[in-house]
Amino acid sequence: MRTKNPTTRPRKLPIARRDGIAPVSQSAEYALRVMTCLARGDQIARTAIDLAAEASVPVHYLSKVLRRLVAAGLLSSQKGHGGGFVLARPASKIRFADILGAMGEAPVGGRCAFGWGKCDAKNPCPLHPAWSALSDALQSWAGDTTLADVAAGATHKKPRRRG
Amino acid sequence: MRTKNPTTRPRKLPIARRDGIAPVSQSAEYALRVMTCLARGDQIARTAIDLAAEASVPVHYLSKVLRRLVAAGLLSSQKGHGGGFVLARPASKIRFADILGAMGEAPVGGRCAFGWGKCDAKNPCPLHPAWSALSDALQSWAGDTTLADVAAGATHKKPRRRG
DNA sequence: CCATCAATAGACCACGATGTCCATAAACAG
DNA sequence: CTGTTTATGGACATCGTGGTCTATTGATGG
Repeated sequence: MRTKNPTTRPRKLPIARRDGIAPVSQSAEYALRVMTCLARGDQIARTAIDLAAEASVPVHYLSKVLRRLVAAGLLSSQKGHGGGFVLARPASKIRFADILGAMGEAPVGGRCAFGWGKCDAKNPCPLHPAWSALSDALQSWAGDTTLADVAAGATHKKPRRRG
Repeated sequence: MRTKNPTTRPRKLPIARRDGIAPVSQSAEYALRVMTCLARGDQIARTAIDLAAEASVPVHYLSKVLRRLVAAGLLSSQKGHGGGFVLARPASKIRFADILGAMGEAPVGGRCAFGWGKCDAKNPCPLHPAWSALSDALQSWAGDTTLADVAAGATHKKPRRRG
């Protein structure tokens, strides 16, 4: 039964704050970490506890993240003894954009950085050229990078060129 | 005359949420907008109300943003009749990175995206190659783009509907 | 069947970011 | 000097994100 402590008091929550220009949310970063872990290992199921340790993510919070990744069809899960999480498809078929999308980070679409309703090359807001340079870079990064890239890299990676 | 209403008002706060991959915080985006407005105009002082309208930013919140920009030495301010805000130095000398820095967005420093304490080319985390590609792009964007760029941009091509 | 393991679900909380509002200080016009 | 105009400063409110915790469901092994 839930003890429901009415005097919930002494919690120290060292919430991870954004300490710089962060292209993605904390949750999305956690998702990238854990997907990377899974891509680097064999295809055996890894438990949430195991993954949390490797990716340095709070266990209970990670389980929420994992749930979303399962719901998005990027992971499959198995309960019970010997269960855990596995990639739902080959690492080369999972783009960073898919992972970010699963975490609710839309693909940076056409939103105008200047606050105009719409803004395009024909009728650009003052920030348009500078901003689209940035968002193009972000978008192609997320769209072109796959888990296979990070799985291969890390220890001794090849200078992999995307384009 | 309004006197400090003690009862909790049912205020509608349509807080702007991140609706996608957002490289900078909302405040920082506001700062970029307003600095762009100032760079595009003449060097005459603009009031906060004026700027808020042009940049589509809540007035009272904008004044906080402006304060931070003044404190950072990017703007100078003048009180009283005819007062307002002006760029503290030429637009070509104000980089986006300066503006983001003033809003507390550190230059995306060496923080490891995988949660490792330290992580560099010598001892890279699994995400390092992919992540540094992204943060390099961000950093050079912020470091290379100046207000002169956006001022020159869509300026004299005033979006005027021809008749 | 029962114990155990592990995912699923969601209530709850803390805190920072965003946003509103009011009071005060400075500069100027009359 | 008085009043208006403007920036400055800070007290609040609200919401989403990050994080903790407990209970439940499903699978496996004995």
